[in-house]
Amino acid sequence: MNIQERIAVKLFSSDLPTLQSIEERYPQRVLPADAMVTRVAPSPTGFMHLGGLYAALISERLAHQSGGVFYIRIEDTDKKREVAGAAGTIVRKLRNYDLVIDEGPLPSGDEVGAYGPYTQSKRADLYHAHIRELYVQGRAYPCFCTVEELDEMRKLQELQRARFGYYGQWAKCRDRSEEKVLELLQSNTPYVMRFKSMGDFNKKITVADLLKGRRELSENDQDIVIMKSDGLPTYHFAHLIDDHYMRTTHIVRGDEWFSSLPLHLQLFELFGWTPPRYGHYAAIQKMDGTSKRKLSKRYDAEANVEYYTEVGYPRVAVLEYLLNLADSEFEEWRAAHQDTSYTEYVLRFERLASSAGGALFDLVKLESISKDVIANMRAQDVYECAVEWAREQSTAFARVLEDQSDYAIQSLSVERALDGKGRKDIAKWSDVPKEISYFFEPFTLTQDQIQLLKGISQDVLHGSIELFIKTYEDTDSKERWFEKVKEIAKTYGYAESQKELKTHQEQYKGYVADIVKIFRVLLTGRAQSPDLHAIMKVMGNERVFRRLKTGLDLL
RNA sequence: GGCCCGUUCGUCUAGUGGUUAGGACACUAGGUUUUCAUCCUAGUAACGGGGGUUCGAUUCCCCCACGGGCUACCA
Repeated sequence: MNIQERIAVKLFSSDLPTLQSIEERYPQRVLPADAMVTRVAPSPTGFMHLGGLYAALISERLAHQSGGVFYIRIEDTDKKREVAGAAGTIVRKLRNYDLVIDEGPLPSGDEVGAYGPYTQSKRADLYHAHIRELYVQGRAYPCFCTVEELDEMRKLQELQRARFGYYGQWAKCRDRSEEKVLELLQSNTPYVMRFKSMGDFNKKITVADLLKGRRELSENDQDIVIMKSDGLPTYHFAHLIDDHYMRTTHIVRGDEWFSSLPLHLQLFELFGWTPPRYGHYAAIQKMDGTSKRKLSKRYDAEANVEYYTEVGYPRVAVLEYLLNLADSEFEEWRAAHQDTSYTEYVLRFERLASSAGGALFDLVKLESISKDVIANMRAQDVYECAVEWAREQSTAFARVLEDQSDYAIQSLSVERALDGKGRKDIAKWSDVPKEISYFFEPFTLTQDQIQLLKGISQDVLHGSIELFIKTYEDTDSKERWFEKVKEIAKTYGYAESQKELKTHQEQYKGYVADIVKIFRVLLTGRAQSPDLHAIMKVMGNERVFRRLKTGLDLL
């Protein structure tokens, strides 16, 4: 055994699969010619960033609109950051987000798909087999530099105004003698494996980014770490092996990866593989005082996808908002196709490209989209979503909804057509309690609420309520009912319309709206509400009269 | 420090070597409505700065400013 072989024995397990056997294990996918295979690759930190959902959404759309495959892969090579149980959590969140996921882990821990395992920590042999191949070709080497040594190197580079990093003359372990390497290995010195780059920083490569277009970047000359001292690969290396064998065709990822694209391309070339097409988008920004910054996991609640679930934005509203950021033409399409699912919209890279700039997150716009989404839902569906939300976030309210489900649905039907098209006053499920609370018992009027009626004389208050009780019939049509209210108004010196009041201001104390306000306050406790006639129909005679009579006593 | 990416109304953006620089959200006003929410109409509001190239530049080039990213045994 020569010295190189002796080193290899120390470095690699003897039963690694051959590259050829791996290729055979993961055959080319049988798909239409222009079908895309895309993925979302979260780390199991328990946190799902809005940007991650954005990338997932775009990737999912690209795959499925082209007849391709969309899968999840868990990137858990950083054991320091990993949170126990987080992989299941993130898979559950993604799978609950109405995205169709063809392959990958299930919340249970099982997985579907023939290209697995879909969790990187279970693929160590694959990575090691390829690192061994690089080593044999002289394109990888063990590095024994300690963290302290690397820190010092960095300081020196700073001092000398040199580019930071492990390259050229700075790459101390690159040309270590084999005797020394073997000696260090035999004394069990910790090491990492580095890629021996053949790049020249002064040479440029041209890349065709899916979103940015053609760009020039310097070749990579950094001897990047491909395997850490714990034996797990770094992202750079792992994603490459995985995306190749999982037969990924298109990768949409954050801008933070753009700088390492030359490295990734270099590695693909080395193995003789066709790289997937990459597209890089800028992170979603947020206003902080007067300056913009990246939406931050640490400081911004809305960076966490969980936030939207807790506050209760419909999932589809969040997705449509993100689609809007991705492709502004979607907005026009949505206006023209109000009753169609967003999945009918076809994303195009030319349009996606414009989103590469880094959009500022706009909660107001999300609310607007969300109101439209909810306004287009049937009362029954609004009810079901509200209950689903309340079960997690507000159990008392959930109980009310569930105990009186028919009544609750009725209350949500006010000014809502049977097939949808309703009021736009609910933007999120947490708005529902305050929108319909007055329908439910116990209902009591506070002094503040009674104060809403100040300015109307006692005579008018008592007289009109009594007259109302005497004449109201729940079978009355809206028109018939309103005729009656107008009569009451006239009886007490109020105009029957605003127009009439404006023309003969001096003859009236007010107009019919002031009279309706009396009933509105006594029935709902507020000065503004949806159509009062519709509300009364839902409440029913008994409740209406009881509230009016109770109110009468308080005035 | 080095290297990259970016910059059109408040926000998301469309767009072009000659446009009244368009739309959406937000905002303001008016109209409809029993209040509110809708709905309808109208309005305010933008090409970061400086140099070039050009008959002409928001559009092409250079510089600057500003914002963002990378520069880890994190992804």
